[in-house]
Amino acid sequence: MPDLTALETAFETAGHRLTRPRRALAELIDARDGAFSAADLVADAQGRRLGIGRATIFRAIELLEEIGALERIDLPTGEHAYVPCGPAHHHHVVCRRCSRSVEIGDLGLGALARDIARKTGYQIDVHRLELFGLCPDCRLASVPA
Amino acid sequence: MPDLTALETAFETAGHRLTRPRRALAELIDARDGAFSAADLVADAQGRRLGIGRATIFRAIELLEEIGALERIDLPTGEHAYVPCGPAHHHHVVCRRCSRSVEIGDLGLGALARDIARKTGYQIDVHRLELFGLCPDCRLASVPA
DNA sequence: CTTCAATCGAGACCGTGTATCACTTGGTTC
DNA sequence: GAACCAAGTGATACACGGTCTCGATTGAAG
Ligand SMILES: [Zn+2]
Ligand SMILES: [Zn+2]
Ligand SMILES: [Zn+2]
Ligand SMILES: [Zn+2]
Repeated sequence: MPDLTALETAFETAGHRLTRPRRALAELIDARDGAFSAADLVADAQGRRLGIGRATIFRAIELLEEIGALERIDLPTGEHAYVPCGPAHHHHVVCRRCSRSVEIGDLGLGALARDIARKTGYQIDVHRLELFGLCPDCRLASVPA
Repeated sequence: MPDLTALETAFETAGHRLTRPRRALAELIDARDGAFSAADLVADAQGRRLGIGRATIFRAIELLEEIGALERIDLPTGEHAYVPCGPAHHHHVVCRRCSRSVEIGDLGLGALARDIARKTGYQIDVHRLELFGLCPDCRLASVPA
């Protein structure tokens, strides 16, 4: 079974079955190239007349999130989006127009968190940093003059 | 009408009516002292037999958020919580057990965001940093031995 | 005290996400 | 490759956060 995509191998190496719906969803996600909502995937699947049930899509998202191949992003609007990524600690910069995103490393945030812990007395277990704006392409496109 | 709380004055100075439901909700929020969910407020209101409708509670939350007197926090579970705060740019550290939160300043994040913008080519408009852990009280309480 | 736009409460509604359950299937065993 | 069976699937009902509508109220201005 060659030519497994990153998401497909993620399923396998985590000890889960590589089923037809999961393969199809991995392909849909790859085709998106950026952050997407669950509704996006549902629409994609229905548009291509794959017979994939809604519940299956949510289950796949949940599973990929547990595996660490997908991460939930909380958009400024309050909606949830998901973005494919590796398991190492990192953060995301997301384009508010086309949803393409890039990962950035911790960039000293771990140290900052420790500093905050010292100052506030809180024991800090998790932190999340998300940045939103315009990717280079959309930035150019939005300044037509 | 002296003795207006911070939330009450926030309604007024933003040019909105200071109605009985809004006063009651401001009081409920103050009594909570920490982050809370919309469902929390609904339960509080019903518990005290105030005749406040659910829609009114959501509308008040939305309005306070627009005003800048309340901020939405995205808990690691994906649930939404709200925390009272001032309008200046800041971030929150939230206790995962009791929900008490403290504000922290930007702490060099603005500079970090500019740095990220330079490296990624993204134009960064908004960023959000949220930290979760245990407040001093809950930290002590969780280590009984 | 009037007046009326802002606000309210009730309830229908919508979208996201979960639970249930009978049916199917991937992967392993022989 | 046929048998096996736990993992997975799809249809559907459900739970829940949040919004919309609309007729009834009310804050606060004059
Ligand atoms: Zn873009
Ligand atoms: Zn980090
Ligand atoms: Zn605490
Ligand atoms: Zn900041």
